[in-house]
Amino acid sequence: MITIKKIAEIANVSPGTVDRIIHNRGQVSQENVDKVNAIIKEFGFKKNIFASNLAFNKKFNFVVFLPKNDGLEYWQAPLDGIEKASEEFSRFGVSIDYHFYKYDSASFKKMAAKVLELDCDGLLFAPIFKEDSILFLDEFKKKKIPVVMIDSNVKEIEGVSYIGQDANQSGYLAGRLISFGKKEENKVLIIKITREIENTSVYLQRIKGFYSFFEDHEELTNFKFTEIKIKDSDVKKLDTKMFEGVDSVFIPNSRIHIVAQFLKEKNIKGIRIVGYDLLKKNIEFLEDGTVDFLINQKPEEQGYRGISHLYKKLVLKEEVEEIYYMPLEIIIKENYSSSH
Amino acid sequence: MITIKKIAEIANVSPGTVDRIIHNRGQVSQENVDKVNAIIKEFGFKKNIFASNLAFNKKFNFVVFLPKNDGLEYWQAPLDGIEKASEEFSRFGVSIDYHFYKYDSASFKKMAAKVLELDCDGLLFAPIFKEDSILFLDEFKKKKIPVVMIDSNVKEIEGVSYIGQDANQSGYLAGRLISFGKKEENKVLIIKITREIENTSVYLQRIKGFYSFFEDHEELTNFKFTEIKIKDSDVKKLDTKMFEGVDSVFIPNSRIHIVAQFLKEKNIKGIRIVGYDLLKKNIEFLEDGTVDFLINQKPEEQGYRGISHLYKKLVLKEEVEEIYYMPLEIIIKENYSSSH
DNA sequence: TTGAAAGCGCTAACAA
DNA sequence: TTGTTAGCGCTTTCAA
Repeated sequence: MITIKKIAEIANVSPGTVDRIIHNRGQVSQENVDKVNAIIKEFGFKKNIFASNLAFNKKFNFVVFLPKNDGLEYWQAPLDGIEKASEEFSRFGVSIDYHFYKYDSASFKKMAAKVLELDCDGLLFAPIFKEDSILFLDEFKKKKIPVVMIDSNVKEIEGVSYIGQDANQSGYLAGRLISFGKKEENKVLIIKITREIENTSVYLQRIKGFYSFFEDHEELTNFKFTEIKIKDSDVKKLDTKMFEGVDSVFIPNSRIHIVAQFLKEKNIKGIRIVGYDLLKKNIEFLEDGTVDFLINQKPEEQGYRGISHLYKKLVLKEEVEEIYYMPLEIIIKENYSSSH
Repeated sequence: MITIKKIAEIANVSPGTVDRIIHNRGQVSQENVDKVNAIIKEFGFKKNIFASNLAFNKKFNFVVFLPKNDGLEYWQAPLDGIEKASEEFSRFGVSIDYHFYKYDSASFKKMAAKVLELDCDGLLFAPIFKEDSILFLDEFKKKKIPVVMIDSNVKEIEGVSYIGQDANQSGYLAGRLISFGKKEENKVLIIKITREIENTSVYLQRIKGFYSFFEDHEELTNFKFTEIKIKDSDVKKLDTKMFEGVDSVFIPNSRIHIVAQFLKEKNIKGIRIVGYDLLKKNIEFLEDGTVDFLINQKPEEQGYRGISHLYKKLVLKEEVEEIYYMPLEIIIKENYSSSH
C-alpha cells in the first residue's frame, strides 16, 4: 500500500503538496495536481485510517434527537442501540448528546430550535411530526452536517439518510399473514389505536399496504374489512360486540397488546391477530398464544445503525448508503428468542 | 482520556515501563506494576486504537477454509459476505487467503493438513465433516490462533467461536410453520435429499427439532409423519404416489426446489412446503407460490460476521461473544425482497 | 529492571 | 505555490 510520502517522492513534490491535492485544499499548480492524481490512480492509494485519525485527533459529537421515552417502552429500544454504538465507538472519539422532545408539536418546536443552535458533527433524528420535521430539516440542512433519520422517513427532504422500515411493504406483509387462516368468509377488523396527537402517517401507510395486498390477490375476494379508530385514552371503548364474527384483527402499530389483553380477559378465542413491535407486553401475548404474528422493525438495530452510519461517514470517511430498509421480520413464538 | 505518557508522568516512570505493564511483558518491579495499575484503574485508561495499530503496523492474515463452491450456489453466499468484510477491513491491514475442500472426506483431510501448515492470524472454518473436523480443530488449537466456525457447530470442541443457526430450534420453527395449515387430519412428508457423502448432522438436528415441536403441542395429535430419504443423484425417484393425501412437506435443507419443481411439473397443488435457504431456485418457487415458507439462516451474514469477529478480536482487541446464533428468519414472498 | 527515542503515516501550521 | 516539520499516542528496539 502506497503512502503519501512515497507519492511525494515519485511525483517529486513534498508530502504537503500531496496532502493538499488529496484534500482539495487548493493552492497547488494544476501540473502537480495531475501528476499526483495519476500516481494515486496508478498505485491505488488509500489513506491509512489509523494514521489519519491519530493525526487529525478530532472528537466527533453526534446529537440524538428523539421523542421522550416517558413510559413508552417503544422509544427505549433505539436508545439501547444508540448506547451500544456509543460505547463501541467512544474509543474512536465519538460522543453523543441527547435531546428529547415530548410527544407534542409545541415541545418538538422548542427542542428543534435548541438543536439548531447546537454545534455538532452529525445528527440522528426521528421525524415524528411530519410538517414540523420538514421545517426543522430544511433549516438544519444549511449547516451541511450529515443527518440520519430513523423510524419514519420524510421523503420530501433530499440529502438526508434514512434507516428504518418500509411501512407500506410491512402492511402488505401483514395482509399475507392475515390471509393464512383464510376461510369461506373472512371478517377482518383493523383497529387503529393512536395518540391524541396526530403524528407521521406510518400506521396509515401500513394500512394502505395492507389493503393493497388484498387488491393484488383477486382470489381473496371473500374478505370484509372494518376499521375502528380509538384514542389512546379511551381504550375502554373496546367492546365484545366489535369482535362478533371476526376472524382476524390487524393492529397497525405496537398497541396490539391492548387488544390482546381485552380478548384474553373476555375469553374470546380463535381470532388471528397481527401487529407490530416486540414490546414486552406484546411478547407476553405472543408467548401465551393470544397473538399470532408480530412484525419486527428492529428499533434497537435502527438506533445502532444510525450511529454506525454517522461513524462510518465521518470517522472512517467511508461511502454509506442513503437509505437502508430494515428487513421485515416475521416473529412468532418459535423464533422470538433467536431474534434477540 | 488518559494516555500512556500521562500515566508514566504520574507514576514517575517511563512510558516504556507503563507499556510493559499494560502488555504483561514482565521485567518490571512489582512496585511499579501496582503503582501503574492503580492509576489505570483510577483514570480508566483505554488505549488509542489508532495510535496502537499505526505503531504496531501489523498486517493480519485470515485463512478461510470452506467447502468448494462447485456448482453449489449454497456456498457462494458466505463467500460474498466474507469478501464484503474483506474489502471493508482491508484498510485496517486485513487480508484473506482462501482454501477450499471438495465435498469428500479425503479432500478435506488433504486440505486440512495444508491449512495446519499455514502461518496466519485467524481462521474461519465450516466443519462439514464432523469427525474429521474435530481432529483438525484439536490440532489447529495448538497454534493458539483464534478460530471461528460458521454454518454448523462442533460443540465438542471448546474455545472455538461459532456463528450460525440453532439447527434444532430452526426445525422446531418449521414445525410451527407446518402446523399453520392444520386440518382434521394432517399427513406430513419429510423428505431428506442428501449427498452421497454423509456430512454433519445439521439436517438431522432440524428433523429432531421438527418432531419436538409436535411433541410439545399435545393438541396437534392428528399429524402423521412419513420420512423419505433420497440420494442427491437419484432425485428421479420422486413419485406422485408419495404425495397422495399429503398436506404438507418439510425439507430439512436447501434442496426444497427439487421437490417444488416436481410438484409444479406434476401440477400437484395445495400442499404446504417448508424448507431452507434463499437459493435462487428456491426463491423462484417462493415467488410463484409453490413454496410457502423458507427459513433463512443468512449465510452471507454468517461469512461477514465471521470475518468481522476475527477483526474485532485481533485488530481492535475487543471482547467478542463466543457463540452468536443467527436470527431464524421466516421468509415468505412478501418479505423476501426486504431481507436482501 | 528501566529509560530514551525512533518511527508508524498523516495532518496542519509555519516558513520560504 | 511549495516545502518543512512538529506532533498525534503507541510500539519496540537499544542502551543503560
